[in-house]
Amino acid sequence: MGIRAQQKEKTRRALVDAAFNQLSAERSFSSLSLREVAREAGIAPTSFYRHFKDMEELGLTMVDEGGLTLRQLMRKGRQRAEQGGSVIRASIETFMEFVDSNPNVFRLLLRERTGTSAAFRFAVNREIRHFTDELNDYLQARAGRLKALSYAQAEAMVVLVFSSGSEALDLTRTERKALTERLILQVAMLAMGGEALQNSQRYKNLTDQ
Amino acid sequence: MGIRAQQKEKTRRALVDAAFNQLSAERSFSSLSLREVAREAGIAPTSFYRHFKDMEELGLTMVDEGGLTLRQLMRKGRQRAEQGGSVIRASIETFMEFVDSNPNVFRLLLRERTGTSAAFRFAVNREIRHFTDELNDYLQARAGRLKALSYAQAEAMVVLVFSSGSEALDLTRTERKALTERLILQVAMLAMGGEALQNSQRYKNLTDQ
DNA sequence: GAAAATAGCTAACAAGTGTACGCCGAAGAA
DNA sequence: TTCTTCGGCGTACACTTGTTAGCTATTTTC
Repeated sequence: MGIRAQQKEKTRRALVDAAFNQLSAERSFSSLSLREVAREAGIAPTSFYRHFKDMEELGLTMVDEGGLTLRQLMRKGRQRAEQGGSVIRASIETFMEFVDSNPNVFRLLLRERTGTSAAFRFAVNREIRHFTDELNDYLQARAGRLKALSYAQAEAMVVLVFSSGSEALDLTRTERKALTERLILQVAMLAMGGEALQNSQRYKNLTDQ
Repeated sequence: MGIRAQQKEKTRRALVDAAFNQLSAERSFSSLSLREVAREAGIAPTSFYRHFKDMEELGLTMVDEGGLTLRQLMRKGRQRAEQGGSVIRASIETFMEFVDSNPNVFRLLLRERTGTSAAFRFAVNREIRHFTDELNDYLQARAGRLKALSYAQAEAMVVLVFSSGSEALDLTRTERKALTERLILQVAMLAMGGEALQNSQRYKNLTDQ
């Protein structure tokens, strides 16, 4: 890579990092200004345009990056679980560790999911659907769940996990432990309920899958 | 009430209504400006201060009002259900009707729950806790759920309902119907799972309640 | 009826915003 | 070497924002 492209990449990173740094409990992405981000990145406001068309483009980049980080972490967590221990517990604990160590990344995903930009909402939901789909596959393959039930169950589980992550942001470490245990209990309810529902009369004679 | 206080109340309402009107999929409360709201309400920017200390105070008023609207509606829905039909289905359908006919109110609650103001987050969570508590009571009284399980179950149900409400905002009427059915399925899973968990060995010998 | 209170107004200010334009100097291509 | 490309900068412009200060007309109080 040429020395020029190298420098450009470096500045681009500085912009992304600057934006992530400015996020906090009191500061959402939509409240960031182009000038602030440029200032923190150490460049002139007008130079911003050499890298992104506008703030929205920067934000979408951040969502993609955040989603990737989360997915990679979860994959690692699942591998760690496969050599002994409950997959569900391991996944949940991995997720909570992610929230704990990347609060601003999680905050971005959480807020922009219901934010004012359709492009943002779409991008975040795409990231979340990755999880739902993976969990859906798992439920069908490993837990023998019927198709008519598995997606609903997977989606509900992901919703609960995200919601707990959101609550965790405002809690102390010990409170989080209790929250995690409750979450595991809730997910267990869904697992047992899915099983029970599948065995109930209503679903006995479904033929698909 | 004096003619003066009467006029004041009228203007105050105009401000609240103006703010609600400006909310939309593309516009969040935090993106509203004091001047815009005043303009739409038909008063000078500086007159805003005769009614609210700042935008935050207006916003908190709106959250309280929105929460009240929702609660009243749900109470009606429950009454309607008590004379025949499933309470769960009736409550969920009532909630979805609320989202459908007051999208901006729901959007406010949804977004400020994870917003940048701690006061807002607290206010919205207080509204949501009303539901969780009521459902918790119901689960203990009517479904005979153990205390150790009922709150977790109630909370999970409320989370699922809110999450589906959020999804519904972007959907067409027919898509919402499918979404509602899936939500009912998910809530049923939690109900059956709670029951199953309570009967399982782990909870057999709990003595409280 | 006189005095006090007050909802609303206009004017004004300092601060911050996004973005257009044009220049510069170093890197890359010929 | 010469020419082109391009990342970064400074200046500038037109807007919008929240908030202060002070005035006015009307209602309320005494």
